[in-house]
Amino acid sequence: MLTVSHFRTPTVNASNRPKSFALSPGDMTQKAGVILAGALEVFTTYGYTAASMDRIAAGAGVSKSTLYSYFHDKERLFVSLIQWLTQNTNQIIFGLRTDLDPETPPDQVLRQMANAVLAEFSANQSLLTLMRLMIGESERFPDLAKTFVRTVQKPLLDHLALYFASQPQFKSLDPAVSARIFAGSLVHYLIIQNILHGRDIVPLDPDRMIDGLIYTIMAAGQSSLEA
Amino acid sequence: MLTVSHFRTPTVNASNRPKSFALSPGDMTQKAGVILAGALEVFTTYGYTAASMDRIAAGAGVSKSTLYSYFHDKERLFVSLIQWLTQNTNQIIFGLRTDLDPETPPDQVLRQMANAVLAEFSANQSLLTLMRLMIGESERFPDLAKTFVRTVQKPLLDHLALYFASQPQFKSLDPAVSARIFAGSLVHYLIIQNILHGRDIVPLDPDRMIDGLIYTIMAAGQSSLEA
DNA sequence: CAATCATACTAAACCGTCCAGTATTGTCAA
DNA sequence: TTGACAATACTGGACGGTTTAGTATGATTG
Repeated sequence: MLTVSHFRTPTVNASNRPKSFALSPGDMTQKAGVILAGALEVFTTYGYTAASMDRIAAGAGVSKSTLYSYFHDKERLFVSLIQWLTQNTNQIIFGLRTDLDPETPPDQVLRQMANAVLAEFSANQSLLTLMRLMIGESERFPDLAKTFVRTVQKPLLDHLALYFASQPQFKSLDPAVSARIFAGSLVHYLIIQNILHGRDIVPLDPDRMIDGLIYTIMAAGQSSLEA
Repeated sequence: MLTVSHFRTPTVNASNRPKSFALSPGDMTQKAGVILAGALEVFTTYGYTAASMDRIAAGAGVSKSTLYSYFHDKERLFVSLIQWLTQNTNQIIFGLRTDLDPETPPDQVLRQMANAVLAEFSANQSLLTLMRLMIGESERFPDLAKTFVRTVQKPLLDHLALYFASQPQFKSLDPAVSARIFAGSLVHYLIIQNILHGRDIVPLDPDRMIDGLIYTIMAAGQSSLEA
Protein backbone atom coordinates (compact mmCIF):
# COMPACT_ATOMS: atom_id res chain seq x y z
CA MET A 1 0.00 0.00 0.00
CA LEU A 2 1.45 3.26 -1.09
CA THR A 3 1.20 6.26 1.18
CA VAL A 4 2.24 9.77 0.47
CA SER A 5 4.95 10.28 3.00
CA HIS A 6 7.19 13.24 3.63
CA PHE A 7 4.09 15.30 3.91
CA ARG A 8 3.49 17.57 6.80
CA THR A 9 0.42 19.38 7.97
CA PRO A 10 0.53 23.14 7.78
CA THR A 11 0.07 23.31 11.52
CA VAL A 12 2.78 25.69 12.57
CA ASN A 13 2.92 24.72 16.19
CA ALA A 14 4.58 26.51 19.05
CA SER A 15 8.04 25.15 18.45
CA ASN A 16 7.77 26.27 14.85
CA ARG A 17 8.86 22.76 13.90
CA PRO A 18 5.75 21.07 12.62
CA LYS A 19 6.04 17.34 12.48
CA SER A 20 5.44 15.37 9.35
CA PHE A 21 2.98 12.58 8.79
CA ALA A 22 2.54 9.72 6.41
CA LEU A 23 -0.88 10.39 5.05
CA SER A 24 -3.10 8.41 2.80
CA PRO A 25 -3.98 10.39 -0.29
CA GLY A 26 -7.51 10.99 0.88
CA ASP A 27 -6.25 12.91 3.85
CA MET A 28 -4.33 15.28 1.70
CA THR A 29 -5.27 18.89 2.08
CA GLN A 30 -6.59 20.75 -0.87
CA LYS A 31 -3.63 23.09 -0.68
CA ALA A 32 -1.19 20.22 -0.87
CA GLY A 33 -2.84 19.16 -4.09
CA VAL A 34 -2.50 22.67 -5.46
CA ILE A 35 1.18 22.67 -4.55
CA LEU A 36 1.78 19.29 -6.13
CA ALA A 37 -0.01 20.33 -9.29
CA GLY A 38 2.15 23.42 -9.54
CA ALA A 39 5.25 21.45 -8.72
CA LEU A 40 4.43 18.98 -11.46
CA GLU A 41 4.36 21.70 -14.05
CA VAL A 42 7.62 23.25 -12.91
CA PHE A 43 9.44 19.93 -12.53
CA THR A 44 8.14 18.95 -15.95
CA THR A 45 9.45 22.10 -17.54
CA TYR A 46 12.79 22.42 -15.79
CA GLY A 47 13.68 18.97 -14.48
CA TYR A 48 14.46 18.26 -10.87
CA THR A 49 17.58 20.31 -10.21
CA ALA A 50 16.74 23.33 -12.33
CA ALA A 51 13.30 23.64 -10.78
CA SER A 52 13.81 26.14 -7.99
CA MET A 53 11.61 26.21 -4.95
CA ASP A 54 10.86 29.85 -5.68
CA ARG A 55 9.55 28.96 -9.09
CA ILE A 56 7.54 26.08 -7.71
CA ALA A 57 5.98 28.37 -5.13
CA ALA A 58 5.17 30.90 -7.83
CA GLY A 59 3.87 28.19 -10.14
CA ALA A 60 1.60 26.86 -7.45
CA GLY A 61 0.45 30.36 -6.52
CA VAL A 62 1.66 29.87 -3.00
CA SER A 63 4.21 31.57 -0.80
CA LYS A 64 7.46 29.79 -0.15
CA SER A 65 6.59 29.66 3.54
CA THR A 66 3.47 27.69 2.77
CA LEU A 67 5.45 25.44 0.48
CA TYR A 68 7.86 24.58 3.26
CA SER A 69 5.05 24.20 5.76
CA TYR A 70 3.66 21.37 3.67
CA PHE A 71 6.87 19.75 2.50
CA HIS A 72 10.09 19.56 4.45
CA ASP A 73 12.44 20.09 1.56
CA LYS A 74 12.78 19.84 -2.19
CA GLU A 75 13.69 16.19 -2.27
CA ARG A 76 10.70 15.11 -0.25
CA LEU A 77 8.43 17.34 -2.26
CA PHE A 78 9.64 15.55 -5.37
CA VAL A 79 9.15 12.14 -3.81
CA SER A 80 5.64 13.08 -2.74
CA LEU A 81 4.91 14.32 -6.23
CA ILE A 82 6.06 11.09 -7.82
CA GLN A 83 4.06 9.03 -5.38
CA TRP A 84 1.05 11.21 -6.05
CA LEU A 85 1.44 10.74 -9.80
CA THR A 86 2.04 7.05 -9.31
CA GLN A 87 -1.24 6.69 -7.51
CA ASN A 88 -3.10 8.64 -10.14
CA THR A 89 -1.50 6.54 -12.83
CA ASN A 90 -2.41 3.37 -11.03
CA GLN A 91 -6.01 4.44 -10.68
CA ILE A 92 -6.16 5.31 -14.35
CA ILE A 93 -4.55 2.09 -15.49
CA PHE A 94 -6.65 -0.08 -13.25
CA GLY A 95 -9.64 1.94 -14.29
CA LEU A 96 -9.12 1.15 -17.94
CA ARG A 97 -8.22 -2.47 -17.51
CA THR A 98 -11.01 -4.15 -19.34
CA ASP A 99 -12.16 -6.74 -16.87
CA LEU A 100 -10.60 -9.80 -18.37
CA ASP A 101 -13.90 -11.19 -19.44
CA PRO A 102 -13.28 -14.68 -20.87
CA GLU A 103 -16.33 -14.23 -23.06
CA THR A 104 -15.15 -11.43 -25.33
CA PRO A 105 -12.67 -12.50 -28.00
CA PRO A 106 -9.05 -11.81 -27.07
CA ASP A 107 -8.27 -9.59 -30.03
CA GLN A 108 -11.05 -7.28 -28.96
CA VAL A 109 -9.76 -7.23 -25.41
CA LEU A 110 -6.24 -6.48 -26.54
CA ARG A 111 -7.36 -3.81 -28.96
CA GLN A 112 -9.46 -2.23 -26.27
CA MET A 113 -6.46 -2.17 -23.94
CA ALA A 114 -4.08 -0.79 -26.52
CA ASN A 115 -6.55 1.85 -27.58
CA ALA A 116 -7.15 2.86 -24.00
CA VAL A 117 -3.44 3.08 -23.24
CA LEU A 118 -2.57 5.20 -26.25
CA ALA A 119 -5.60 7.42 -25.84
CA GLU A 120 -5.04 7.92 -22.14
CA PHE A 121 -1.34 8.63 -22.46
CA SER A 122 -1.90 11.03 -25.31
CA ALA A 123 -4.64 12.90 -23.51
CA ASN A 124 -3.20 12.84 -20.02
CA GLN A 125 0.18 14.48 -20.31
CA SER A 126 1.10 13.78 -16.70
CA LEU A 127 1.45 10.07 -17.34
CA LEU A 128 4.18 10.65 -19.88
CA THR A 129 5.70 13.24 -17.61
CA LEU A 130 5.90 10.68 -14.86
CA MET A 131 7.64 8.28 -17.19
CA ARG A 132 10.09 10.92 -18.33
CA LEU A 133 10.89 12.18 -14.86
CA MET A 134 11.38 8.67 -13.57
CA ILE A 135 13.79 7.76 -16.32
CA GLY A 136 15.63 11.05 -16.17
CA GLU A 137 16.11 11.00 -12.41
CA SER A 138 16.53 7.26 -12.03
CA GLU A 139 20.17 7.66 -11.02
CA ARG A 140 19.50 10.36 -8.46
CA PHE A 141 16.47 8.55 -7.02
CA PRO A 142 17.05 4.84 -7.59
CA ASP A 143 14.66 3.85 -4.83
CA LEU A 144 11.95 5.94 -6.38
CA ALA A 145 12.56 4.25 -9.69
CA LYS A 146 12.17 0.86 -8.05
CA THR A 147 8.96 1.98 -6.41
CA PHE A 148 7.73 3.09 -9.80
CA VAL A 149 8.51 -0.31 -11.28
CA ARG A 150 6.98 -2.12 -8.35
CA THR A 151 3.75 -0.16 -8.18
CA VAL A 152 3.12 0.77 -11.80
CA GLN A 153 5.00 -1.49 -14.18
CA LYS A 154 4.87 -4.78 -12.34
CA PRO A 155 1.10 -4.85 -11.74
CA LEU A 156 0.50 -3.96 -15.36
CA LEU A 157 2.88 -6.63 -16.65
CA ASP A 158 1.51 -9.21 -14.23
CA HIS A 159 -2.01 -8.39 -15.27
CA LEU A 160 -1.18 -8.78 -18.92
CA ALA A 161 0.76 -11.98 -18.35
CA LEU A 162 -2.13 -13.41 -16.38
CA TYR A 163 -4.49 -12.65 -19.22
CA PHE A 164 -2.22 -14.21 -21.83
CA ALA A 165 -1.86 -17.27 -19.64
CA SER A 166 -5.61 -17.56 -19.14
CA GLN A 167 -6.51 -17.65 -22.81
CA PRO A 168 -5.97 -20.96 -24.60
CA GLN A 169 -5.33 -19.07 -27.84
CA PHE A 170 -1.96 -18.00 -26.46
CA LYS A 171 -0.89 -21.29 -24.98
CA SER A 172 2.10 -21.49 -27.31
CA LEU A 173 3.35 -18.07 -26.18
CA ASP A 174 5.37 -17.15 -23.11
CA PRO A 175 2.90 -15.04 -21.10
CA ALA A 176 5.55 -12.90 -19.39
CA VAL A 177 7.30 -12.19 -22.66
CA SER A 178 4.05 -11.47 -24.45
CA ALA A 179 3.20 -8.95 -21.77
CA ARG A 180 6.58 -7.30 -22.33
CA ILE A 181 6.08 -7.21 -26.07
CA PHE A 182 2.63 -5.74 -25.76
CA ALA A 183 3.52 -3.11 -23.18
CA GLY A 184 7.00 -2.45 -24.55
CA SER A 185 5.85 -1.79 -28.08
CA LEU A 186 3.31 0.74 -26.90
CA VAL A 187 5.63 2.42 -24.41
CA HIS A 188 8.42 2.65 -26.95
CA TYR A 189 5.97 4.09 -29.45
CA LEU A 190 4.91 6.72 -26.94
CA ILE A 191 8.49 7.57 -26.04
CA ILE A 192 9.56 8.06 -29.62
CA GLN A 193 6.49 9.95 -30.78
CA ASN A 194 5.55 12.01 -27.72
CA ILE A 195 8.57 12.35 -25.47
CA LEU A 196 11.38 12.57 -28.01
CA HIS A 197 9.21 14.60 -30.38
CA GLY A 198 9.64 12.14 -33.21
CA ARG A 199 6.14 12.43 -34.66
CA ASP A 200 7.28 14.17 -37.80
CA ILE A 201 10.54 12.26 -38.16
CA VAL A 202 9.29 8.69 -37.90
CA PRO A 203 5.56 9.13 -38.36
CA LEU A 204 3.31 6.17 -37.66
CA ASP A 205 -0.42 6.24 -37.25
CA PRO A 206 -1.47 4.93 -33.83
CA ASP A 207 -4.22 2.80 -35.37
CA ARG A 208 -1.74 1.23 -37.73
CA MET A 209 0.57 0.52 -34.84
CA ILE A 210 -2.20 -1.08 -32.82
CA ASP A 211 -3.50 -3.09 -35.76
CA GLY A 212 -0.06 -4.49 -36.48
CA LEU A 213 0.64 -5.27 -32.86
CA ILE A 214 -2.66 -7.06 -32.31
CA TYR A 215 -2.29 -8.99 -35.53
CA THR A 216 1.23 -10.09 -34.64
CA ILE A 217 0.27 -11.40 -31.23
CA MET A 218 -2.94 -13.01 -32.39
CA ALA A 219 -1.26 -14.65 -35.36
CA ALA A 220 1.62 -15.89 -33.24
CA GLY A 221 -0.79 -17.30 -30.70
CA GLN A 222 -2.78 -19.18 -33.30
CA SER A 223 0.29 -20.41 -35.12
CA SER A 224 1.34 -24.02 -34.91
CA LEU A 225 5.00 -23.19 -35.33
CA GLU A 226 7.37 -25.42 -33.48
CA ALA A 227 9.92 -23.88 -31.19
CA MET B 1 25.75 14.27 -42.09
CA LEU B 2 26.28 14.97 -38.48
CA THR B 3 28.96 17.35 -37.42
CA VAL B 4 30.09 18.18 -33.94
CA SER B 5 29.27 21.83 -33.75
CA HIS B 6 29.64 24.23 -30.88
CA PHE B 7 33.21 23.13 -30.71
CA ARG B 8 36.03 25.57 -30.65
CA THR B 9 39.72 25.17 -31.16
CA PRO B 10 41.84 25.76 -28.09
CA THR B 11 43.51 28.63 -29.84
CA VAL B 12 43.12 31.46 -27.38
CA ASN B 13 43.77 34.25 -29.76
CA ALA B 14 44.60 37.83 -29.02
CA SER B 15 41.07 39.05 -28.66
CA ASN B 16 40.48 36.32 -26.11
CA ARG B 17 37.35 35.47 -28.08
CA PRO B 18 38.28 32.35 -30.00
CA LYS B 19 35.90 31.56 -32.79
CA SER B 20 34.06 28.29 -32.96
CA PHE B 21 34.06 25.80 -35.77
CA ALA B 22 31.87 23.01 -36.94
CA LEU B 23 34.30 20.16 -37.05
CA SER B 24 33.87 16.68 -38.32
CA PRO B 25 34.57 14.15 -35.60
CA GLY B 26 37.82 13.11 -37.17
CA ASP B 27 39.18 16.59 -36.71
CA MET B 28 38.49 16.50 -33.03
CA THR B 29 41.50 17.02 -30.88
CA GLN B 30 42.52 14.32 -28.53
CA LYS B 31 41.94 16.69 -25.64
CA ALA B 32 38.39 17.31 -26.72
CA GLY B 33 37.75 13.61 -26.55
CA VAL B 34 39.18 13.46 -23.05
CA ILE B 35 36.94 16.30 -22.00
CA LEU B 36 33.87 14.70 -23.54
CA ALA B 37 34.65 11.39 -21.86
CA GLY B 38 34.94 13.10 -18.50
CA ALA B 39 31.83 15.14 -19.17
CA LEU B 40 29.92 11.98 -19.99
CA GLU B 41 30.70 10.49 -16.63
CA VAL B 42 29.77 13.61 -14.70
CA PHE B 43 26.59 14.25 -16.68
CA THR B 44 25.69 10.62 -16.22
CA THR B 45 26.12 10.79 -12.48
CA TYR B 46 24.57 14.18 -11.77
CA GLY B 47 22.31 14.98 -14.70
CA TYR B 48 22.57 18.11 -16.77
CA THR B 49 21.93 20.89 -14.27
CA ALA B 50 23.61 19.38 -11.23
CA ALA B 51 26.76 18.62 -13.19
CA SER B 52 28.93 21.63 -12.49
CA MET B 53 31.61 22.77 -14.84
CA ASP B 54 34.14 22.52 -12.01
CA ARG B 55 33.28 18.87 -11.51
CA ILE B 56 33.43 18.22 -15.23
CA ALA B 57 36.86 19.81 -15.42
CA ALA B 58 38.02 17.75 -12.47
CA GLY B 59 36.47 14.60 -13.88
CA ALA B 60 38.20 15.13 -17.19
CA GLY B 61 41.48 15.93 -15.46
CA VAL B 62 41.57 19.31 -17.12
CA SER B 63 41.62 22.86 -15.91
CA LYS B 64 38.50 24.91 -16.26
CA SER B 65 40.32 27.26 -18.60
CA THR B 66 40.99 24.44 -20.98
CA LEU B 67 37.41 23.32 -20.70
CA TYR B 68 36.16 26.73 -21.78
CA SER B 69 38.80 26.98 -24.46
CA TYR B 70 37.30 23.93 -26.14
CA PHE B 71 33.61 24.52 -25.47
CA HIS B 72 31.94 27.88 -25.33
CA ASP B 73 29.59 27.11 -22.52
CA LYS B 74 27.86 24.33 -20.67
CA GLU B 75 24.95 23.99 -23.03
CA ARG B 76 27.12 23.60 -26.09
CA LEU B 77 29.37 21.18 -24.28
CA PHE B 78 26.31 19.07 -23.59
CA VAL B 79 25.12 19.26 -27.18
CA SER B 80 28.56 18.26 -28.41
CA LEU B 81 28.60 15.37 -25.98
CA ILE B 82 25.25 14.08 -27.17
CA GLN B 83 26.29 14.39 -30.78
CA TRP B 84 29.51 12.60 -29.97
CA LEU B 85 27.62 9.79 -28.27
CA THR B 86 25.14 9.69 -31.10
CA GLN B 87 27.92 9.08 -33.56
CA ASN B 88 29.48 6.40 -31.41
CA THR B 89 26.11 4.75 -31.02
CA ASN B 90 25.55 4.89 -34.73
CA GLN B 91 28.89 3.29 -35.42
CA ILE B 92 28.18 0.56 -32.91
CA ILE B 93 24.71 -0.14 -34.21
CA PHE B 94 25.77 -0.13 -37.82
CA GLY B 95 28.72 -2.23 -36.86
CA LEU B 96 26.57 -4.95 -35.39
CA ARG B 97 23.94 -4.89 -38.10
CA THR B 98 24.28 -8.34 -39.49
CA ASP B 99 24.49 -7.63 -43.18
CA LEU B 100 21.01 -8.55 -44.21
CA ASP B 101 22.17 -11.65 -46.00
CA PRO B 102 19.14 -13.17 -47.73
CA GLU B 103 20.78 -16.57 -47.40
CA THR B 104 20.73 -17.01 -43.64
CA PRO B 105 17.32 -17.88 -42.20
CA PRO B 106 15.48 -14.87 -40.77
CA ASP B 107 15.13 -16.23 -37.27
CA GLN B 108 18.89 -16.51 -37.05
CA VAL B 109 19.31 -12.98 -38.32
CA LEU B 110 16.78 -11.62 -35.86
CA ARG B 111 18.27 -13.56 -32.97
CA GLN B 112 21.71 -12.33 -33.90
CA MET B 113 20.47 -8.77 -33.90
CA ALA B 114 18.60 -9.06 -30.62
CA ASN B 115 21.55 -10.74 -28.97
CA ALA B 116 23.89 -8.07 -30.24
CA VAL B 117 21.65 -5.27 -29.06
CA LEU B 118 21.16 -6.64 -25.56
CA ALA B 119 24.81 -7.60 -25.21
CA GLU B 120 26.06 -4.28 -26.49
CA PHE B 121 23.71 -2.20 -24.35
CA SER B 122 24.51 -4.23 -21.27
CA ALA B 123 28.25 -4.03 -21.81
CA ASN B 124 28.44 -0.49 -23.07
CA GLN B 125 26.89 1.62 -20.38
CA SER B 126 27.14 4.82 -22.39
CA LEU B 127 24.45 3.72 -24.80
CA LEU B 128 21.91 3.45 -22.04
CA THR B 129 23.24 6.67 -20.59
CA LEU B 130 22.59 8.37 -23.88
CA MET B 131 19.05 7.06 -23.89
CA ARG B 132 18.47 8.19 -20.34
CA LEU B 133 19.93 11.64 -20.84
CA MET B 134 17.98 12.16 -24.02
CA ILE B 135 14.67 11.24 -22.41
CA GLY B 136 15.39 13.16 -19.24
CA GLU B 137 16.40 16.36 -21.00
CA SER B 138 14.02 16.07 -23.93
CA GLU B 139 12.01 19.07 -22.73
CA ARG B 140 15.05 21.26 -22.16
CA PHE B 141 16.66 20.24 -25.45
CA PRO B 142 13.85 19.32 -27.83
CA ASP B 143 15.98 19.86 -30.92
CA LEU B 144 18.59 17.52 -29.53
CA ALA B 145 15.91 14.90 -28.96
CA LYS B 146 14.81 15.23 -32.56
CA THR B 147 18.39 14.88 -33.74
CA PHE B 148 18.65 11.74 -31.65
CA VAL B 149 15.54 10.30 -33.23
CA ARG B 150 16.65 11.30 -36.70
CA THR B 151 20.18 9.96 -36.49
CA VAL B 152 19.83 6.96 -34.17
CA GLN B 153 16.28 5.73 -34.01
CA LYS B 154 15.14 6.35 -37.54
CA PRO B 155 18.01 4.59 -39.33
CA LEU B 156 17.61 1.62 -37.03
CA LEU B 157 13.86 1.42 -37.56
CA ASP B 158 14.22 1.92 -41.28
CA HIS B 159 16.85 -0.77 -41.44
CA LEU B 160 14.66 -3.21 -39.59
CA ALA B 161 11.60 -2.35 -41.64
CA LEU B 162 13.56 -2.84 -44.82
CA TYR B 163 14.64 -6.25 -43.67
CA PHE B 164 11.13 -7.31 -42.73
CA ALA B 165 9.88 -6.10 -46.07
CA SER B 166 12.59 -7.96 -47.95
CA GLN B 167 11.81 -11.38 -46.50
CA PRO B 168 8.81 -13.17 -47.96
CA GLN B 169 8.26 -14.91 -44.63
CA PHE B 170 6.99 -11.63 -43.22
CA LYS B 171 4.84 -10.54 -46.12
CA SER B 172 1.70 -10.68 -44.00
CA LEU B 173 3.24 -8.30 -41.45
CA ASP B 174 3.47 -4.52 -41.54
CA PRO B 175 7.24 -3.92 -41.82
CA ALA B 176 7.25 -0.57 -40.05
CA VAL B 177 5.17 -1.92 -37.18
CA SER B 178 7.27 -5.06 -36.92
CA ALA B 179 10.36 -2.91 -36.63
CA ARG B 180 8.69 -1.00 -33.82
CA ILE B 181 7.69 -4.18 -32.05
CA PHE B 182 11.16 -5.64 -32.34
CA ALA B 183 13.03 -2.52 -31.24
CA GLY B 184 10.41 -1.40 -28.77
CA SER B 185 10.30 -4.68 -26.90
CA LEU B 186 14.06 -4.69 -26.48
CA VAL B 187 14.32 -1.02 -25.55
CA HIS B 188 11.50 -1.30 -23.04
CA TYR B 189 13.16 -4.36 -21.59
CA LEU B 190 16.42 -2.46 -21.20
CA ILE B 191 14.70 0.54 -19.65
CA ILE B 192 12.86 -1.52 -17.08
CA GLN B 193 15.75 -3.80 -16.17
CA ASN B 194 18.77 -1.53 -16.47
CA ILE B 195 17.66 2.07 -16.19
CA LEU B 196 14.81 1.79 -13.71
CA HIS B 197 16.65 -0.88 -11.72
CA GLY B 198 13.84 -3.38 -12.06
CA ARG B 199 15.99 -6.49 -12.41
CA ASP B 200 14.98 -7.85 -9.03
CA ILE B 201 11.39 -6.64 -9.14
CA VAL B 202 10.31 -7.97 -12.52
CA PRO B 203 13.08 -10.43 -13.33
CA LEU B 204 13.21 -11.87 -16.81
CA ASP B 205 16.10 -13.70 -18.36
CA PRO B 206 17.35 -11.96 -21.51
CA ASP B 207 17.49 -15.24 -23.41
CA ARG B 208 13.92 -15.99 -22.51
CA MET B 209 12.91 -12.52 -23.66
CA ILE B 210 14.72 -12.94 -26.96
CA ASP B 211 13.36 -16.43 -27.52
CA GLY B 212 9.82 -15.29 -26.96
CA LEU B 213 10.21 -12.23 -29.12
CA ILE B 214 11.74 -14.13 -32.03
CA TYR B 215 9.13 -16.85 -31.77
CA THR B 216 6.29 -14.35 -31.76
CA ILE B 217 7.48 -12.53 -34.86
CA MET B 218 8.40 -15.70 -36.73
CA ALA B 219 5.12 -17.39 -35.88
CA ALA B 220 3.13 -14.30 -36.82
CA GLY B 221 4.98 -14.08 -40.11
CA GLN B 222 4.31 -17.69 -41.01
CA SER B 223 0.72 -17.58 -39.87
CA SER B 224 -2.06 -17.60 -42.39
CA LEU B 225 -4.37 -15.60 -40.19
CA GLU B 226 -6.71 -13.29 -42.00
CA ALA B 227 -6.79 -9.63 -41.04
C1' DC C 1 54.99 30.58 -28.03
C1' DA C 2 50.92 28.08 -27.92
C1' DA C 3 48.68 25.18 -24.66
C1' DT C 4 47.72 24.33 -20.27
C1' DC C 5 47.30 24.75 -15.26
C1' DA C 6 46.03 26.69 -10.75
C1' DT C 7 43.61 29.92 -8.57
C1' DA C 8 40.93 33.72 -7.58
C1' DC C 9 37.16 36.34 -8.74
C1' DT C 10 32.22 38.23 -10.00
C1' DA C 11 27.51 38.21 -10.32
C1' DA C 12 23.76 35.60 -9.92
C1' DA C 13 20.98 31.81 -8.35
C1' DC C 14 19.84 28.55 -5.07
C1' DC C 15 17.90 26.30 -0.53
C1' DG C 16 16.04 26.74 3.56
C1' DT C 17 14.91 29.82 7.47
C1' DC C 18 12.73 33.47 9.65
C1' DC C 19 9.52 37.02 10.83
C1' DA C 20 6.16 40.80 10.73
C1' DG C 21 1.79 41.26 9.16
C1' DT C 22 -2.87 39.77 7.09
C1' DA C 23 -6.97 36.89 6.05
C1' DT C 24 -9.99 33.36 7.58
C1' DT C 25 -12.28 30.71 10.75
C1' DG C 26 -14.16 29.31 14.88
C1' DT C 27 -15.35 29.92 19.95
C1' DC C 28 -17.71 31.84 23.54
C1' DA C 29 -19.62 35.28 26.49
C1' DA C 30 -23.13 38.94 26.82
C1' DT D 1 -27.36 37.61 17.47
C1' DT D 2 -23.54 40.19 18.10
C1' DG D 3 -18.85 41.43 19.26
C1' DA D 4 -14.34 40.25 21.25
C1' DC D 5 -10.80 37.19 21.08
C1' DA D 6 -7.82 33.36 19.82
C1' DA D 7 -6.03 29.89 16.68
C1' DT D 8 -4.70 28.76 12.32
C1' DA D 9 -3.28 29.44 7.37
C1' DC D 10 -1.01 32.20 4.55
C1' DT D 11 1.70 36.20 2.44
C1' DG D 12 5.76 38.69 1.13
C1' DG D 13 10.02 39.78 1.67
C1' DA D 14 14.53 39.48 3.52
C1' DC D 15 18.54 36.90 4.89
C1' DG D 16 22.81 33.67 5.41
C1' DG D 17 25.49 30.48 3.52
C1' DT D 18 26.46 27.85 -0.39
C1' DT D 19 26.95 26.79 -5.20
C1' DT D 20 27.02 27.99 -9.85
C1' DA D 21 28.67 29.73 -14.81
C1' DG D 22 31.88 32.07 -16.74
C1' DT D 23 36.04 35.34 -16.67
C1' DA D 24 40.54 36.93 -15.51
C1' DT D 25 45.42 36.54 -14.17
C1' DG D 26 49.68 34.74 -13.84
C1' DA D 27 52.65 30.72 -13.63
C1' DT D 28 54.30 26.47 -16.02
C1' DT D 29 55.47 23.42 -19.59
C1' DG D 30 56.99 21.50 -23.98
